[in-house]
Amino acid sequence: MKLEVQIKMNDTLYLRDPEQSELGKNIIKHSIQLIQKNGFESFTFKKLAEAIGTTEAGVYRYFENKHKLLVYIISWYWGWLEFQIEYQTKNIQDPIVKLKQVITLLSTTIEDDLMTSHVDESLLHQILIAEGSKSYLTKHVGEDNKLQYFKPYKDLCNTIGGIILECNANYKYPHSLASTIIEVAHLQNFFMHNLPALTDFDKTRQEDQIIDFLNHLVFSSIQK
Amino acid sequence: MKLEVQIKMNDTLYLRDPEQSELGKNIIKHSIQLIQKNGFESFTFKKLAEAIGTTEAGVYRYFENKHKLLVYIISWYWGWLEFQIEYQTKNIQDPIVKLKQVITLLSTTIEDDLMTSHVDESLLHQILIAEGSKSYLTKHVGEDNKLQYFKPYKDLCNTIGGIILECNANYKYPHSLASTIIEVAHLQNFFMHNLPALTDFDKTRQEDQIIDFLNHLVFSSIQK
DNA sequence: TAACAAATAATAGTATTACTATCATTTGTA
DNA sequence: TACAAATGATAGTAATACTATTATTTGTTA
Repeated sequence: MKLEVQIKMNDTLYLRDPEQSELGKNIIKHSIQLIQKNGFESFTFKKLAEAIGTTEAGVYRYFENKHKLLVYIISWYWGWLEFQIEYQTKNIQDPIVKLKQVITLLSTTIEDDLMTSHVDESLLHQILIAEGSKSYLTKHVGEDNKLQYFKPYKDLCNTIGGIILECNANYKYPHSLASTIIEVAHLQNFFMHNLPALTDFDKTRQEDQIIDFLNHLVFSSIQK
Repeated sequence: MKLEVQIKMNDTLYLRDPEQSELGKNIIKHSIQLIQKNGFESFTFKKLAEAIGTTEAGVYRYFENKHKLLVYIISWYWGWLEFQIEYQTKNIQDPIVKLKQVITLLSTTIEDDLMTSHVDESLLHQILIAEGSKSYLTKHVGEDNKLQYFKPYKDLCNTIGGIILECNANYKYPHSLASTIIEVAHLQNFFMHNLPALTDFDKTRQEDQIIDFLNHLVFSSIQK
């Protein structure tokens, strides 16, 4: 028996549910590969169709446009991360240990977990680092927000904000700190690899330093 | 007599120096207006040319493509901010007061300062918040970096990193903290206005809360 | 197993974008 | 006045981001 994790998705993101067919799963799988490899700007439905062996029109039957597809896979990732956090912290009592575990999960590229056959989580993590902010840095963020496209991200922020409050119930900015942790984990990773002068990290010790930087930042500010 | 501040620009960013002609200055001025108004994605050289009253080809004589134009105006902003920081902190002895002043400058939309007639700094600040990260979140960030496109940003990080070290010479991550302050100031501003559930701010008190959040974050971590 | 709908494939077509090229005209300066 | 540099006007191309139509395959159900 094979365990499969299903992440519940907002059904206004797609025209036809990609989880429900082979073609749909291929669209997700190859989108992740192509966006990670060539970046979101050069990603087109035509190239995607060629990679899968279908036609452009075939892809358009699943997603209205490439932006919604990006939001879809990013939402998927937030949902998956929420599940990971729940799973990996459920037996931890101490909220400080819990929050440290969350920081580690956010900063580390996790191996493809095989519970979601058509999604490679490590590629998705790379996409989040390089393209994540493009999902909301648009002029239509307001409408997208009304359609609940960012609910998984907000839920994650709430979860992390809750753990922050467990550590210190008087901390004033739990949501801002949560979104800061998430974004800074990704940004410092991008800078370390691409614009290292904006960091103090060397590539040899990799993500450990980002975790140390974030732990120091977060715990000095909530324990003060 | 009119005082004019000149920001020194990397001359591989343009084909013809936009500071040296009326058309060039118009390109900068209207780019800033159009990008701020409609976002970078929907910004085209054709629309820009129409706004100015010139032709597409006319714009292409100044900039190879819209990405380089974006990098140009963003570099200009970093250079201008560096100047502002220098100017507004030069008589401050206490590095803590200095760093607080920097955080305020980064978090606040400053009035158009009239010393740079063709650039509206408050619009530019808005562009930085919504489009700033798009200047480096590309697949060609490596080549762009080799061409020194991000030098003004790095210089700014070094300046701020230096002030951080003045506050605490033993702090391990001055550059990462500097880039974090810059990015978080912009991100939290964007979230406050567009995805408020990711913050703890209400729009009435505006930027004060971002400043308070950042001050708390930064000073607890460097004074610990 | 025929019959039917749903999904997919194949093909074509459109408006817009991101350019490049050419040539005529204006403008600033030696 | 004359000459080069900058600008304006126009045209053209390949790629992108779609939409539409029709044919074919596949899966289900009477």
